[in-house]
Amino acid sequence: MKYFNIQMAAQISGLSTHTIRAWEKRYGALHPDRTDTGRRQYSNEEIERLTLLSQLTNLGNSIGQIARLPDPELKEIYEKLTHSRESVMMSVQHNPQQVQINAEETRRNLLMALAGYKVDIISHELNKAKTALTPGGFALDILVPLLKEVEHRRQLGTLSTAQITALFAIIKFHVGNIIYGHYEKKVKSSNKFAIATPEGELHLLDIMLGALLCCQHQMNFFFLSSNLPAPSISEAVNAIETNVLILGVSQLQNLKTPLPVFIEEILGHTKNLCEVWVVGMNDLTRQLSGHRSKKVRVFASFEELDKAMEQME
Amino acid sequence: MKYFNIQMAAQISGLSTHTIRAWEKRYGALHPDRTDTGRRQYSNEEIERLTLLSQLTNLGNSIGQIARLPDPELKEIYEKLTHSRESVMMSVQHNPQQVQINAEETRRNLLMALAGYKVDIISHELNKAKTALTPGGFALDILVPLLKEVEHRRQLGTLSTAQITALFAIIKFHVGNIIYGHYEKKVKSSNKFAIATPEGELHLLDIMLGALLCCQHQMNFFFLSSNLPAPSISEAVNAIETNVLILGVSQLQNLKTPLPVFIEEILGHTKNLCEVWVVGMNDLTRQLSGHRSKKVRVFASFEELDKAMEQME
DNA sequence: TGATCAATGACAAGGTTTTGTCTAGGTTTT
DNA sequence: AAAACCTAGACAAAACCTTGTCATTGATCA
Repeated sequence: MKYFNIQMAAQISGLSTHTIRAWEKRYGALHPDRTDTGRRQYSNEEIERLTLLSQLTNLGNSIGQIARLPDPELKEIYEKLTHSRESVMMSVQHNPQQVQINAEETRRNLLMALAGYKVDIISHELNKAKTALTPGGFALDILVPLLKEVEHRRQLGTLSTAQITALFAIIKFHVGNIIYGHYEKKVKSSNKFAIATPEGELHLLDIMLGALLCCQHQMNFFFLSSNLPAPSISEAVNAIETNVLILGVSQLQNLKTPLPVFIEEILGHTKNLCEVWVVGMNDLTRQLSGHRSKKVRVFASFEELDKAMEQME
Repeated sequence: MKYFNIQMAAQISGLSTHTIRAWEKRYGALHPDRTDTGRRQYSNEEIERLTLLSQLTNLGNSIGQIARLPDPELKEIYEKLTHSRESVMMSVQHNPQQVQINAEETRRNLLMALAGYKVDIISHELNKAKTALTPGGFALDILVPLLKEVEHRRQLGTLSTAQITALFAIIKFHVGNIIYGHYEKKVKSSNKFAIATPEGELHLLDIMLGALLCCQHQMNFFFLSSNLPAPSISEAVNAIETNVLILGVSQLQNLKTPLPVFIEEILGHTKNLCEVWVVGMNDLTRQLSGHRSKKVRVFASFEELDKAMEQME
């Protein structure tokens, strides 16, 4: 029986108050209670419904067609659009032509937009993908192939540093959006992850992918950020009592300390830490094959990391 | 059992004594004990309730609707609001509302929340400000003074590095939300800006403020991100045919190349570039006064940058 | 191809309610 | 006696309400 005013409804749902009133009047999307003097009062459920409608329209549904659907159906549609890893975005109801947007097309759009410096399209496309896909799907089906292709084109000289940093900035923003949003969801696993990169390794994106996978598998994780010296990491790991540390490394030669030494240093100063997982865009299994210990696992790809997490559930 | 008088209650909760009395009289928000002569006496619980009500109204709730709710429900609402950043942040869109906020009060709230490590409050407060204000207002009235105060407190030692990085991360997130949301909007001006920082200068926040001003004046801009070498910048500038380049610089000594050399290098390799604008949190006009060329403008503050853009419209 | 039309988000005008602040006049505390 | 508190009432700004309009967009149709 909690009641919010229209301003809060707008803040939470991300709509404007104008739009909320218009949706009510034009499409009967909601019928909030009124005070004696005619002011709208929204319950928790109604705010939830508004948010849902907002997200669905963002995904391309027209408000006129979904405004009058009952809550359960809205949720169902949202589930369909959201919970598919290999996603097919389809429009709803009486709209016969199903707009199919798949991961490959999204990636192609992104690369074309990047080539033409069309930042607006990049952002829009990423936003659509991240809402339509699960975090894991977003990471594995969009970002990983995209980043590989970008790296490839960088080496060919087809993409400039400026283009790539601009792209990375946008990606980081959208991924950050997902990661921050994850904190309040319920977590299944009892394992606790910490995610970081060693000092010298600046690639934030690699570990953001790792964080997305943690979101996917509803793991409890703490995102430590990049370029951290060993003492900082072990301190943090002790403080938040994590049992697994994910280290993002893409190039060994950048590191200040050789990776095996770095890892030993961390393991020597932590209590509960059971395992250290090393992962990155580049496959480091060969280069690190000589240094394996029981506590260290090196993953050849993010797909493998994904599988490993799946098994932990 | 300790009792507080109304002045203490006002001080702790951040309300005025007038307001507290009005809330009691009009909405029956509280029923404090009275002395024999009719003076209000507040218990710990009542002060807590008052503070809670104050925070909730600050977040946008109307006092009339929540004043009579019992304590547990108030707490529940508070939890919901501060713990569901997700819904607020998920929407990549900026909708200026008719809701008005007080810039100074917002900054005060932010600094208080930062001192108490209340990350969720910081995020919510920033979100409110960014929805209530235009991008330029958000930059100039909230962020610039806030960052100056933060820098001041950092030097005094009142704020730790951890607090500041946490704050910056949240600010970056919300500014990113505005910037990348703005890309989807239409632009007025025919001028095209590119925004970057030179290699060695990592301060992303400075140029984000510049980008906010571009949003404000509906300029066409490309956000190149930070830490870029001259060739990359000139390449991008040529590719997207910008006529103005905004360089964010806050400290000259960090740069790999002296700034005048860096700028000449860019100007020497670009075609359409008419002007290079240098701006940052620190006033560099004096330090760069010797190197001025016709094409280079150094701004003493973001306010000046704002004015310059206004004149271009 | 160009004209037309429905859908939709944004906004303006004009009126009502809500709410923070202030004033005035009296009482209590210091 | 000054400062702080009390009540009651007044006020103006903020927020909300409704109705109507406008610009854009995408689809349909001549």
